[in-house]
Amino acid sequence: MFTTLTEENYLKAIYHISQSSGTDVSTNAIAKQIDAKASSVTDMLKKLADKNLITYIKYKGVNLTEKGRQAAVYIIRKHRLWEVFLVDKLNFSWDEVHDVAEQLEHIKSQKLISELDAFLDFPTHDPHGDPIPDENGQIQRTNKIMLSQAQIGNSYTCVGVIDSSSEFLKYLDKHQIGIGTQIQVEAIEEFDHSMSLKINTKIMVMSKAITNNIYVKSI
Amino acid sequence: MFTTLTEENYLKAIYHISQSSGTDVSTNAIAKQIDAKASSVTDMLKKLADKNLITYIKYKGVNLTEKGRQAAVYIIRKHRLWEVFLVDKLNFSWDEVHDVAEQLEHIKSQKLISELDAFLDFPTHDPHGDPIPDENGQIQRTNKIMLSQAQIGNSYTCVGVIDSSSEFLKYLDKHQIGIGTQIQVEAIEEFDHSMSLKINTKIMVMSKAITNNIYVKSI
DNA sequence: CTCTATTTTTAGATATGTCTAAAAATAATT
DNA sequence: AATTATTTTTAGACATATCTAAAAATAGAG
Ligand SMILES: [Mn+2]
Ligand SMILES: [Mn+2]
Ligand SMILES: [Mn+2]
Ligand SMILES: [Mn+2]
Repeated sequence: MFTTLTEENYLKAIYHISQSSGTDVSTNAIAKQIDAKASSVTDMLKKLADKNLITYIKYKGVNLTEKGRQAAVYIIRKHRLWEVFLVDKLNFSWDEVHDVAEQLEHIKSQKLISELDAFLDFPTHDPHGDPIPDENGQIQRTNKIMLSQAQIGNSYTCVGVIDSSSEFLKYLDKHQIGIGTQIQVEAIEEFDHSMSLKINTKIMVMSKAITNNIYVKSI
Repeated sequence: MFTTLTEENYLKAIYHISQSSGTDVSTNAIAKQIDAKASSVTDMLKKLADKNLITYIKYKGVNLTEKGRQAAVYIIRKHRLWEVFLVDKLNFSWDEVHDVAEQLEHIKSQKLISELDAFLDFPTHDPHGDPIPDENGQIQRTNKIMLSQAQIGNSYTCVGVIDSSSEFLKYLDKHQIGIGTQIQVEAIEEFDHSMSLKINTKIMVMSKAITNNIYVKSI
């Protein structure tokens, strides 16, 4: 069935919130994500429930149906493929792609996406290290951890970011940190959990606000 | 100033109609092109006039302002660049691109279009032979004629089509006619203006309905 | 030049998606 | 358990873009 751009943005928001929270998704949480008022969200939830994209019980929060999950994941697939296109082919940097991908993800054409996927050589991850769902909506989960959870003495590779705002990504660029960068934990300050890290042969200190937003994998 | 997707489609329609008619653009002509009722068009014309994108005098038809023309031409530039992308990079055939380009033309990002232009190696024409406006809104005009205007005995190259519907383009594909195909006029039937043409060493007959929709250039 | 046909505009209605303000339900405190 | 605070929903309004039906203006015929 046909979904509008607005409905798609709600589905995606619900998907992302339920991924990070695990529980039922609240009206207020959606309102915050979408940047709309709770009353507007309630209206939309009724519409999505009518279309069998979510299960909605008044005052109890919502969950995606299988149909809704498929729809949400397909939008995310499109978003991330376009981000790869922008970075790999059109010289965008990873902090410039989000807003454009936010528009491109709503373009409707099966062939466009399958051809784009092939043209990009079937990428598995977007420029921020997020996995790209396959054409069946399956998502490759890797055993990454937050840098803040890393152990002293161990070595890691940066495999992703949580905050993909332009500000944060520019901070990483400034310190020459990107997907694939090697990070070794030299010390952890007990008081504020800031970390001394060896990155590109230099030692630098990162606050927990930073290390909470970087995904790494043990080498 | 900000233009909505709907406003952009109206601007493009007005541009195309005024190109082919030369005169003021009527409400009914727009209604037909947009596939909407005349009353809806009138509503939109007021809105476009308020935004100084058209000059509108009740009952007298409309014309694009310079600002409106720039906006229309930029949409057309985007449309045609995306068509080139779809054919050159994503294996679309020339009869499959229009509907997708119709959506992609509304994506808002200066950088996206300038980078796409460079990525495609600054194409001058789209897959249907239509010129791509440059970043300043200038359009390269070539001295092409309709095949129906061609002279007996002369040789031509196909440089474009007027009707770019899937049906017509598939007809051309079937007879192996495309941009660049050589066409020699063997005879013209007085009665119905059908033409005998030598194409790819074979002789074929085309009705005026066909020859009116093919642009050619003298060799 | 007058009457008719066509085109265009207005008036009023509908659908989507949003908002504010008020009411209802749920959660948290004392 | 009762009261207060927060969350969620409803009610009513507004903006965009569309429609049908009716009125007004223009164009065309005789
Ligand atoms: Mn993104
Ligand atoms: Mn991303
Ligand atoms: Mn369009
Ligand atoms: Mn075209």
